[in-house]
Amino acid sequence: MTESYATATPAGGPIPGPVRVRFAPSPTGTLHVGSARTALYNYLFARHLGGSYILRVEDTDVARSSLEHEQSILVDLAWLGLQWDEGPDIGGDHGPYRQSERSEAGIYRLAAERLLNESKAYYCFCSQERLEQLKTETLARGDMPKYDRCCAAIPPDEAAARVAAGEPATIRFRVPDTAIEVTDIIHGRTDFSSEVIGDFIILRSDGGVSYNFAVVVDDIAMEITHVIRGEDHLTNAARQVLVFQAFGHEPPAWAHHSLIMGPDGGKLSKRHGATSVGEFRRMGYLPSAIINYLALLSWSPGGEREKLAKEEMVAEFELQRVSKSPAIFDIQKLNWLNGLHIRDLAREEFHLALAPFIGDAGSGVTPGREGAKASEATPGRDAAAALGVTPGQLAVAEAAVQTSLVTLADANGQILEFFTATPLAVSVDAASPDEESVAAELGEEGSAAVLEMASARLEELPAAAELTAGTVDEAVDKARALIKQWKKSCKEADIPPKRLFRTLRIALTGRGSGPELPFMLAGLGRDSIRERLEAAKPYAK
RNA sequence: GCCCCCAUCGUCUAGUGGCCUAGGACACCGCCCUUUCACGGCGGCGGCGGGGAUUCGAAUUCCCCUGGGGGUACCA
Repeated sequence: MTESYATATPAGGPIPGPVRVRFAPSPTGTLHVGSARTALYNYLFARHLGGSYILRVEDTDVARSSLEHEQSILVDLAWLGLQWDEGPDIGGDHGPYRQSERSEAGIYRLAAERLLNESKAYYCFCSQERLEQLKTETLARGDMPKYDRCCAAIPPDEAAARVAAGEPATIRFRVPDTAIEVTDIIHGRTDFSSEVIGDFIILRSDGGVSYNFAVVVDDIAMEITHVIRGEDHLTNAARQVLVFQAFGHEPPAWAHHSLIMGPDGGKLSKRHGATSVGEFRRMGYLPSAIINYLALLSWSPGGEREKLAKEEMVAEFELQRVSKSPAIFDIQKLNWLNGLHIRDLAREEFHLALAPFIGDAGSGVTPGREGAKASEATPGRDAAAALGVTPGQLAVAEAAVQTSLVTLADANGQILEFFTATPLAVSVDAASPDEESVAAELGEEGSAAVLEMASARLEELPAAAELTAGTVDEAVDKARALIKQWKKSCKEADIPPKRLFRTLRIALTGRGSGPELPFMLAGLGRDSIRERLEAAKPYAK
């Protein structure tokens, strides 16, 4: 009921047919989180209304565009789960979906000629030097730079003759003297005067189409009903409304969302840290967390929920609930959400998501949250083998760290430590101040008794070879039960529970902190535990 | 310079004239749980940029200022 915009033009007239939106990236770089958010809003809007979400590649800037960039953008988009209904790779009824191909097909040339014939456009023979000078002069005078219509009055016959003779020319749009109204779903109505808009170029002298023209021609051809994009395009909308009118076509409904800023309030850029989706992927962020976070930057669902799955966002997304003000990218909140999404993963999903980050991918390094080297993943490698443990052991370690991760990349260090934490004997000899104080704790009264007690019942724990991914819970439960019994025995022997836990942890790992003890006991394996316990005995009291 | 947009805790936001001594979340700080860390629970800190106007009553409407952002290309 609040979705009347779906079936109505800004003016109130009905838009025939279903909702069609497009995400139109320019393949001049990798997918930026800001663009990803635009894609996300388009996706959510279309899915919410059962419409179509189209991917159109705006590669008319030949010098800066590349197929490699296009590829990586498609990969990142798909990785985020924002699958499109029509696009350059899968086709559709309104193709081609690459502007370079549309240009080759003569689509823009033809459209420009139509305007030429109707006198809504004209050839311009001004040199770039003259244009440059004109701009400088206008700026010096304190006015808005704007083409002076030097060539607007050239008779069409004469112009055509000059073009035929080979004189380089651009085609300019003849901006009518009129008030322009842009009605935006997010912003409401904005008025522009065509006075501030100069006759802009629609076809370059090299035959290439320019942005403001290509967009309109394509949006008409592709039957786009809603244009959802960044606010940096708001003033472009004024120009584009004019072109729509020149073609006698009703403009689509507009929705210009705010831009993402860096922590210092400036436009989000590399100096603020990671900005591309690919970087976040390599740092160990989950796609579900990224789109959740991106959606929340500007949009909020009705209630007070923060963690949302894609399906929930689709069900509730509404453009009128998108905020008008710019949003600052806050990595802390992304971190928080990423942790929540990681904890939501089923064991198997988690294992799969983790694979590229375990073993070789980061061996030797424990990437910190901040300065994480965006190490390239090596998914082909078998993670357990790389660590020298059984798949079952790895499964236990994964289960142990799942609740404490911020990013997937953090797992490598934690899992590595799970298996390779320096046992006490070595630790004491190394005697770094930190380890020394931990080792000293082993001298506490009762530790010897604890070690004896533990050694005596190790058979109740699974051996490393017996563990499988499917028996993780079983193994951990066994360890829990055993600990419970040890606890009981300690009580009888008048040994405080704390002594039990501390002694075992230190004997097993040489550290004062780490994963929960039941997981350590289950994952390390019977033999390894026995060895470490024995090694600790000489130091216990 | 000119045009356009925006303005609630440090950050993301709820809030569309009285329900607001402004709600939630991240971060931060305490406490609890706990062998540690994390998770979880409880509590705290903290905000309507400034000035006018309309109104019985304004975070909510209007104007001005200030601040921030965007645009001003033969880039998109």
